[in-house]
Order: sequence, then C-alpha cells, then structure tokens
Amino acid sequence: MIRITRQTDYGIVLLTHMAGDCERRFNAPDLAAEVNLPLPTVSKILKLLTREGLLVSHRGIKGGYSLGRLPEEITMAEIVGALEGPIAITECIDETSGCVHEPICRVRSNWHRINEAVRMALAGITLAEMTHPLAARLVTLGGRSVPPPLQVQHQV
Amino acid sequence: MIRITRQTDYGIVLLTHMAGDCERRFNAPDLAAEVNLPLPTVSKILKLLTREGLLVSHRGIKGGYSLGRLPEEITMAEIVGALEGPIAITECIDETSGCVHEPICRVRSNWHRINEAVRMALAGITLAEMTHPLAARLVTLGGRSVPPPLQVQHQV
DNA sequence: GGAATCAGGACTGTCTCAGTCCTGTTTTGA
DNA sequence: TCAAAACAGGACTGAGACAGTCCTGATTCC
Repeated sequence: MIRITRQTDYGIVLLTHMAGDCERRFNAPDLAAEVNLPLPTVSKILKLLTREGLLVSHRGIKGGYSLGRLPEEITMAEIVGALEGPIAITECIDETSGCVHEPICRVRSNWHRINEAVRMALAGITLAEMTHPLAARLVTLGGRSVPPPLQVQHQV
Repeated sequence: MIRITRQTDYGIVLLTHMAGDCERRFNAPDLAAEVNLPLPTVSKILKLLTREGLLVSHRGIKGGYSLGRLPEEITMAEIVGALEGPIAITECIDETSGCVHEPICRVRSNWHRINEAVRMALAGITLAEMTHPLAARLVTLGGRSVPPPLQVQHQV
C-alpha cells in the first residue's frame, strides 16, 4: 500500500489546524482536544515536528508550540520528510539499504524517476493551500495546472 | 514511510524485464532466474498481474506469460493499482474506512488533492520509459517537462 | 497419459506501526 | 524559593501488515 503513516496523517491535520491561526501559541492538551486526537499521540508528533524545525516550542507554564515558518513556506514533502524520513518509494532509493540485486538490477536508476515524481507532487502543495477546502477545480501539480485525470475504470 | 511494497517493487522489475522483449513468452522459472528472485514470489506476482489484465497467461507445457498491452500503454499507476489496490495515501481516502474524525475533519477534502497529485505522478511514467536507463535530463511529470527540484538540505 | 506450467489459497515468522507511559528538564509566577 | 504546567526523550507492548513458502488442483502439449 502506497500510504503515509497515521502519524503523518495526524501531523498534517495538526499543522493545518495551527496554520489557521499562525500567531497563536498552542499547547499540546488544547490542540489534542481541538482536533479530537489522543494527547500522547499529539505530543509525540509535535515533538518530532519541532525537532525538524517545522514548529518552534516554548517551555514553561505558558509554553506551547507555534509554526516555525509561514504556511506558504511549508510543503507536504517537508512534513512527510520530517515525520517519516526522506521520501523513498522503494528500499533501494536509500543508499544504505545494500540491495543484493543492485549489481544486476537494470531498474534502479529509474526508481529515482518515480521517486522524484512523487516528491515533486508533494512539494507542490503548501500548508497554506491545505487550509482552504478543495474547490471543484483543476488539481494543481507542482504549482502548475494540469488537466483532470483520464477516465479510469477503478480509481487507481 | 511512503513506500510501495516489495511485491510491487518486484512486479515493476518483472514487467520492465518483460517489456524488453515484448514478443517472447516468459515462463515463471526462467523469469525468476533472469531477474534473480525466488520462484514462489515471482509466481505469485505474475498471477496477480494476470488477474488485473496487465499480463496474459498461457497454460500447458509451452505456457508462460506475456504483456497484455504495449509497454507504452502501461503506467506505473496501473501496476501499483494492480498489486496494491487503489492508490490511497491515507486511510480516509478509502470511502469504506469509516474514519471517526470525518464529521469534524477539515482536512479530508484536501487529502484528495495530495492523493491525486501522487496518482498523476505515477500515471505519467510508462513501462516503456522504464526500459531506458534514466539519462541526466529533466524529470518528466505527467508527461510534461518540469524544472529540476529546488535545492534541499536533506533529500526529502 | 505423463510432464510442464499456471491458478488459487492457506500458512507462518518477522517487522513496523500505533499508541501509551514514565521520568527528567525548563519556565512561569505566586 | 518552590510548586505547577508544559515540553523532551526514550522505553514498552499489542495488533496488524508484509514477505515468503508450500500445497493441491486445472490446463495444455507432446
């Protein structure tokens, strides 16, 4: 299944919620209540996002989290990267994996092509865009307009 | 981890290998030996691809598998869809998942935006393209040329 | 009729994911 | 100065998906 983890899913929900009020400082318990997710999970994700620089944290009794940058400057690729590590569609994208088939694999160089296509797709969507409901319009891909998908039998 | 399964990985390797000689009929044992993968695994994947119409099978003593369509007409999105089911970046893309947060989730409609971007990226790469080593050129996305990725610190 | 091949499903060990919990550190404000 | 509130970091566990194998049956060719 080509799927992001639930942790990343929640992370995007949290960041989208925070992007709706950039100036506010959110503490973990309030945030958890507002997006209706368990506190330990929310707390864990906020810590990860802070470590990666997408959030800034403030300790102490009036502490909390706020966005590290403007929503326009944060892309889906960065969020996924922060919560899951570098985007690697297959194991062999990761140089350290040590694939035993590598010496005879004729496909390897092409994985980068696929990986890059997916990465570009995610890099083309900003957090700011996520705060607006998706209108019935052309899907944007990497900031460029592309025609709607071709007709397909089963949604692939 | 945003990652395709190893099964899909192998499936693309197999199809790419077969696309290199479209007229030939490949049997499972030979194919397994040629791409250096275990026979049971190869056999399992070939059956799946046949069921989804990407391959056609021939039984009997001179049986085997061949491509169901021209390599130019088979996209990565179809292969992933055949081996993993419909592309659904998050659980809530799948209408049947019954997400408990759905009534209050403000992000849901935007998941489709992300999902569609990824799907388009995969639909833009054909099996025929995979048979050629990736040259040092612009990455194509959805069949359109786009500039190379922006500079990033750690490959995201 | 026998051999080679595909068809379909069951089964199992391994590993990642999802979620929780605990202890420590920092900051604020009475 | 100290207690409370909040973040920091890591350990732990059950559930579920994945990866791979094996077995039995159906089909086709010689």
